Amino acid sequence: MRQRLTKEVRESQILDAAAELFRERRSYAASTLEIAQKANVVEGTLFRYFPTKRELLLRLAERSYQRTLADYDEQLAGIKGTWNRLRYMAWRQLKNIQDDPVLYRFIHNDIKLDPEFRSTRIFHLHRSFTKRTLEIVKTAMDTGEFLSDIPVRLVRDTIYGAIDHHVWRYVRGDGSINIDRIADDVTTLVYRGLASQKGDHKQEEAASKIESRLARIETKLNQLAKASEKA
Amino acid sequence: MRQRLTKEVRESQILDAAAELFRERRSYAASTLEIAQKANVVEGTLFRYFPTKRELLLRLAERSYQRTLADYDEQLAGIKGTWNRLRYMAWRQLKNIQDDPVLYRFIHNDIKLDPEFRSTRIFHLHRSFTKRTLEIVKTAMDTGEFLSDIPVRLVRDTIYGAIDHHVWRYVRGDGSINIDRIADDVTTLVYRGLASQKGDHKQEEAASKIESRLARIETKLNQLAKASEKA
Amino acid sequence: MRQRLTKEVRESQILDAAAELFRERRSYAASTLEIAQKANVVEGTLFRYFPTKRELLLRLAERSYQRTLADYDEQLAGIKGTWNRLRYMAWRQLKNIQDDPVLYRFIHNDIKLDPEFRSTRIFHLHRSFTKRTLEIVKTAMDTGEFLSDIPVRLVRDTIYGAIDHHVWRYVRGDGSINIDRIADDVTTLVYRGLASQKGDHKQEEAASKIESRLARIETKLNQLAKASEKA
Amino acid sequence: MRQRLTKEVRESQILDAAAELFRERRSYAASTLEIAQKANVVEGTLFRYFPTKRELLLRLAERSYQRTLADYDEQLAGIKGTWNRLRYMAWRQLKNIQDDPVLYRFIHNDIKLDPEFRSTRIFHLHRSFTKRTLEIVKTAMDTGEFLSDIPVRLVRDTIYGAIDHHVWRYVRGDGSINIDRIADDVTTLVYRGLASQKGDHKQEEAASKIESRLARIETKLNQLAKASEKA
DNA sequence: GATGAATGAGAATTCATTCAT
DNA sequence: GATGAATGAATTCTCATTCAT
Repeated sequence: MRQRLTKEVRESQILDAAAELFRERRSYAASTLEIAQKANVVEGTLFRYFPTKRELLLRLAERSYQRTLADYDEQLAGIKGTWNRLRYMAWRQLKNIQDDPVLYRFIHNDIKLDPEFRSTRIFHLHRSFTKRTLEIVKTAMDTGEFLSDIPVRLVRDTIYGAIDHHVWRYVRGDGSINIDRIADDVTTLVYRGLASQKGDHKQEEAASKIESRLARIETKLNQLAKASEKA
Repeated sequence: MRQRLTKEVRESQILDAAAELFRERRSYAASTLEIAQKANVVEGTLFRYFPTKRELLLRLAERSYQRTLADYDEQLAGIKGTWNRLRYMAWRQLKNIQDDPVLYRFIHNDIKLDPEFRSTRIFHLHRSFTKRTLEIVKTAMDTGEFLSDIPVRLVRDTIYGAIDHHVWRYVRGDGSINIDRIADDVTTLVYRGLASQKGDHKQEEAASKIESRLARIETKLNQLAKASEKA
Repeated sequence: MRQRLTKEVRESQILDAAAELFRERRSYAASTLEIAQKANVVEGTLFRYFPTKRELLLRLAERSYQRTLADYDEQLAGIKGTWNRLRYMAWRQLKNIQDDPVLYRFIHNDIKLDPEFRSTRIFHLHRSFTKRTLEIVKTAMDTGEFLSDIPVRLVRDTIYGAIDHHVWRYVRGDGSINIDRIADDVTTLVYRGLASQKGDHKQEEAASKIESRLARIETKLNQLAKASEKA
Repeated sequence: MRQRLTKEVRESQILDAAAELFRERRSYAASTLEIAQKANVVEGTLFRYFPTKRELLLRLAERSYQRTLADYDEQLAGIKGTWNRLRYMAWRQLKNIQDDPVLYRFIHNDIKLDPEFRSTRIFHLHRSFTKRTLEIVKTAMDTGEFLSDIPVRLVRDTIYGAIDHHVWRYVRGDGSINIDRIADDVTTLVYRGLASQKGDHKQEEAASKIESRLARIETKLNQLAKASEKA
């Protein structure tokens, strides 16, 4: 049964089939034959729309990011306060995972490990996705609400990493998750870990000064060591 | 050319070959043929030592855990204070990743996703590995040093998850990592996020950081001194 | 050189190739590579048409049964008399063996020994094939033409077994067979072995009575023995 | 553990191990490694005693024939009358199958199909095994007890073929067999099929059947008596 | 005489991709 | 523009046999 459809519709249909297949079997290991059958097209047709199987999968991931990003800033605009905003970011990620755990796995375990990752479209979408989190943290640091002694990237990685590890069992197909509860806890843990304190300024300051002086010494020393190794 | 070695030596050799191969290509995707060639044996020999390819890989992972666990508790016994103990746990994990990033990937992305994971020997090794972290956190909660409002498992997942995400680029083969710095930051973030009283741990933390930085400086200096003696 | 044929034609071609190969070497031991080469396709193509090698062989056997069964009842309908009908059954089997001795071997020595045999399609085809023989014998017993003291299944097995053993050398590749002669002899031997006699009723009757009384005693005794074992 | 044994003992040990292995798994598909392990020797040792795996299996079959043939003629000498003698031949074959169905399968499906079969020692052993049956039939024909219109070889094949087909299910691992009953029925069917005068053998047959049934009853009774003594 | 580690030639099966129709 | 039959290289695993020690 030969159906003529527009390029976009057919492409969408194939991607939907793949997504459905992945969800069903809780795994992104599927052959092109299986994807084609699920999409009610023949195998050759797949390669008319996507040059390689990998490209198809990448498009699938992209589409997911695009959908998430669409209504993203809008929602965030309505949320005030650092804790609340961070909590939204955590919750959004949890929601994505819950909705499509296999796709999340695919991005995390496969795409992101590709040596070419940083030159894919996905990388940029991913970046603009986590950029918001970085900005929220940075803003809180600038206003003094947060201490500045932890690198913002590490803060971001802590949030996403905590979520990632915590939902592992669920992603593997074991048990269920309470995404609201997890979002609360992760946010609170990180928030409190960064919140600045009014009281003990002096000690902190003194320690910080010694710290940064030592850091400079260490850096110098490392450079020296490297240089003498080469020689 | 037929070489005869004892069972143990040959088994070790095969595992070493696999490990080396993984390190070289920064990926655990290798065929049995490739592993055999690297080990200078024919493919059939592999299967005299390991019933399946998967079993070979599992043995590789196990061996790594066993090596790590060997001197583990001993080291931890010498470390006092919650911050320091947590910092050690984080650092150990970072060290493992740095030493063998691909094996870490394999455990994380493949073994742990296996539906049978919970009934493998690896699972139990893994468990006894992370159990210490849970205990440190629990103890701190019991003594009142930590607030008890965050589930201990989430705390553990936050530590390992933060590390995991943060070293991702390195694991993929991009750039390098400073495991001391990361251990410090992750520990501090989590510690502060749980500490019941702001201030008292600050001193511990500040002193420890200065302490470890000085230790590194001293080590480096000694190396430098030795090197310049030779020259 | 890529040849495009319809599914049906190619499937037939592969089965024909396998059949031809078996006939040539008088053995059903052939690798998928050999079958593929004989069929002028690559090995992979085989597995587009049959999920496993075994499935291919089963299809081959099935096809043979289906061809035989097609014109079966029709022919039998035109044959009158127990001896003639039994003779046709024997002859038909001999003809099948002569036409494709290796396939017959395969069914007998391989398929029928599979523990799953009774749940294959082949089993049912086979059953409907030998059912006719059972019916002919049963009918003759009911009308009194045959004695009823031999189980019908044993009669059937005697006919097919006799043929099987007698054509062994031919199947192995030694010599030739005269299927008409064999059909005659087997039929006569079995027919006479079952034909009832008018004359000596009395002795037969007397012996039968003692026989059946002893049979009942033996059965009882066995039950008793079994029961006392349990206790 | 290196044991020095005489050639004969070690050879026997290996053959016993193979026999035991076949019986256990109801199949003669076993690797040389498995046979070696079962025999508590290393693989290399197998090849010191048998040039090839096939030779080992052939020796196994030979040994079985030799054992059967040992007390064979002696037993047969004590049995009088054509029906009884034929019945003994059938029963002996059934007994062999019952005792070692897998070995029987191996001889039937593998050895006998080998193109070289007729030049193996097995062939001659097999021949001298079935020769008795041929002789019994021939003698009966010569004395006029049997009609001569059926070739003796076909008669022999009918007996062995009937048995073969009838026990097939048992050999496959399904159900059990009553070898006395089968021996009776096969013998009677063939005997009556050949007898020149209806009636005279009837008595022999009837008496024999009653005889053997009574023998079985007596055996059972003795067992029962013994069992009840213990209790 | 025995050992047992190692061989190496297959075996069945998978699957992304191509290309004749 | 679509089809879907065919490709072919790669993959894991088996096992009878050899031969250095």
